Amino acid sequence: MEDSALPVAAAPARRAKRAAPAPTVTPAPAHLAAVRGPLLGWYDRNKRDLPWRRTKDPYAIWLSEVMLQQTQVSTVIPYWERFLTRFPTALALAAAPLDDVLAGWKGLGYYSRARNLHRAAQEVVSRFGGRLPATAEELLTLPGFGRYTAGAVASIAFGEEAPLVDGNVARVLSRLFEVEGLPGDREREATLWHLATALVKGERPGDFNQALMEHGATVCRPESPLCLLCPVRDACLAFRKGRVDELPPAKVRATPKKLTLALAVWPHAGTLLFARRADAGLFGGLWELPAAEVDEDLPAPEAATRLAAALGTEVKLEGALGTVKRQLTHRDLTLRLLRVSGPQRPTRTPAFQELRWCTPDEASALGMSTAMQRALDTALASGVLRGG
DNA sequence: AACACGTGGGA
DNA sequence: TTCCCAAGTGT
Repeated sequence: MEDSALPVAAAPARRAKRAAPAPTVTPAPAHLAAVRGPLLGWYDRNKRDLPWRRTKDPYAIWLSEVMLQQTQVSTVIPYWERFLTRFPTALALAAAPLDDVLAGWKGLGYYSRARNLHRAAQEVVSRFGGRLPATAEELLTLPGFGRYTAGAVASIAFGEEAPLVDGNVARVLSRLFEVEGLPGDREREATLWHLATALVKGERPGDFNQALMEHGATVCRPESPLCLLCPVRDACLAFRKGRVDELPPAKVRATPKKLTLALAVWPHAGTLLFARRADAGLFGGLWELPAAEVDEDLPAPEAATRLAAALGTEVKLEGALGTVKRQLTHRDLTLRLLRVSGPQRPTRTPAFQELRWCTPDEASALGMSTAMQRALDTALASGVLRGG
């Protein structure tokens, strides 16, 4: 292909009312063909052998897509297999208690995914007779299905020519078609979806979408992309212009906010007190050592008073058991372990959905965040249950 | 339309 | 150690 046939034509300049955003890009058919075929062929030869690529079960594929949201493949694999054994069908998932579902999700993060998955399974049963609908449009009406997941399930499980754009695809298309703009930019998103829509039309849409993502994950990587191995290098505008390293621009990240929680470590007869968090927000619906948000350097006695208020009962501070720190994407989390006791053991309070006294064994079966798991491990290591 | 929402791995 | 992320969705 000659340079004169440069495979992108800028659309007629859009009359932007305010800003002057990046022009919308209309891919020429020749450019589409120069990407589509080679990428699909490359995928056939180089795709990784991932467990969800061995099934045609829409439910299993759906599950993989939800677990893969913002989560790396290697992390997901064991979760996917375990979860599928425990909840083999949408019907089984819909019938399971949410607590069990959250326990199956324990440690995976972004727990609202599990909650939405569970709700969606129930809707699949009530609205669609237990079978996942086959179009992106219908899938989009279910909880936890955004534009990406709807396109992924529709194309991979049902063969619909439905586009998808995830982080990988955004990066690949930004480079191939020299799409400008920062992540999150409206115009940029529209252009990427426009390109993805044009590209996916044709044979094997599900495989093509996966090829796009696989290529982004393994070759067209964020750092040090392997352009020498790239099957679509000749069609890549960023490569031609030496702009691979500057596309797409890195996203700006907000500095994490500090969050300090005082945790009640309340031993009694071989058990500790646990509480279930509110459904919304951080670690929603998960179990924890009863927690109260406190100022960073609130003295322990006052922190214990906060816990007493949250538990709705008198509490005696027996000592501090140390601190656990966790870095979340948007939170700088500090967990302060306070050993407490009290004249009456609470069983229900307004601050928590539910309270429960559990042995370490029973606690291990609860849906709990990794952060809280670390705090619990620290508490147990201190010997609270051995009278130490 | 920003912002909230987790985690483990790699540089 | 510290930083950056990786197959997004909901509000």
